[in-house]
Amino acid sequence: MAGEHQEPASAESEEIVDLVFGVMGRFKSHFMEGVSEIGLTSPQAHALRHLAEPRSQRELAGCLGYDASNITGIIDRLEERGLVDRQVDPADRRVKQLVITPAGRDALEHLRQHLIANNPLVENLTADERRTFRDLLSKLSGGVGNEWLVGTGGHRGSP
Amino acid sequence: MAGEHQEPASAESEEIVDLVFGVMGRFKSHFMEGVSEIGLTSPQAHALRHLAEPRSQRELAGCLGYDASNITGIIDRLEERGLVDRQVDPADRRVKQLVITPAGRDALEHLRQHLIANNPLVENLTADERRTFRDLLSKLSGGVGNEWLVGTGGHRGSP
DNA sequence: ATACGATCATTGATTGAGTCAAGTGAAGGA
DNA sequence: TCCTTCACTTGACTCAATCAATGATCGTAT
Repeated sequence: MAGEHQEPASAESEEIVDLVFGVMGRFKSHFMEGVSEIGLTSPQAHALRHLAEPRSQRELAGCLGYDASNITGIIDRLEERGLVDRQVDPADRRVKQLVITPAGRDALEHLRQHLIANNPLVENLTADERRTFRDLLSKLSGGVGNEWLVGTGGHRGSP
Repeated sequence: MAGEHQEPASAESEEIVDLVFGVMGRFKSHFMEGVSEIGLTSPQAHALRHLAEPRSQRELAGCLGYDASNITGIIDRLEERGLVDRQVDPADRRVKQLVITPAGRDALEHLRQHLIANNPLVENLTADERRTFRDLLSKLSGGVGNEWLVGTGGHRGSP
């Protein structure tokens, strides 16, 4: 123990974990605000967010890390609200292509604007800090064009 | 358009939002791994995490941003598994103090170890980057001893 | 061609979560 | 004492999430 600037890596790791929980909580609050404004639930909004370009239900399930059967219900509700269309793929009539409607795009854009507008994760940082933060996040995202998995977990902990 | 190093703040903000989704997804995956190992669901684990020290159900509801009635069920299930005890507060017999059991503390510790052990948010960074990341997170958490809200949202978008 | 196996979506059953409204029991002040 | 307030529970409801099973379709091998 020579100096005092060197901490055990695990202690710093633990601190980061705690902080991440806090920051995630804040961001989630902010996200839920925007989601409420467009009258959706969180999973519906996540689904919509992945439908900026058309995907099959199976692909969407992959992106979100959900069971495929779960997608049916979520898309049912998005379709009822007229935000998404199911279109039978002419090339393979088993698959339904999910296409966002103009109303859906409006909702998505509203959410996007809300997210970047009053974002507490950005407002509290200086320009320099923002750049640093972005670079760190980029590194953590494992590169650039990452496809974000969002829900890896469900109810059943131990069946 | 004089220089090229200056971007509109909104563009950078948007980029950060996208990156945050990605990083949050990764962390959530990591979290859910640990949660599965102790046989709980995500809300149960979040609840347990707040019970390192005793709290009343109402307080817990406040920490988690849940409706108070929601706590009843979650604690029911934690109590069934013997991870938490409900103890009537002698000072005010309306309130139930939630005390973690030894088994509950074991589970919590297991989760904690998992979180700091294989954490992808820490492993991919150099020591310097970790420090920077921690400082940024700390600033974003709005100070130090933050009580993290975790779930600000529920199902009902527009009632 | 045709029959078989694989794949996509849906359905049904079940559990958990989350909200609100209403109810019960205890505290506490007028 | 009475009335209000507060903590928790309950009930009714919707959504999410999993799994298992089904139906329709596709490809391929025979």
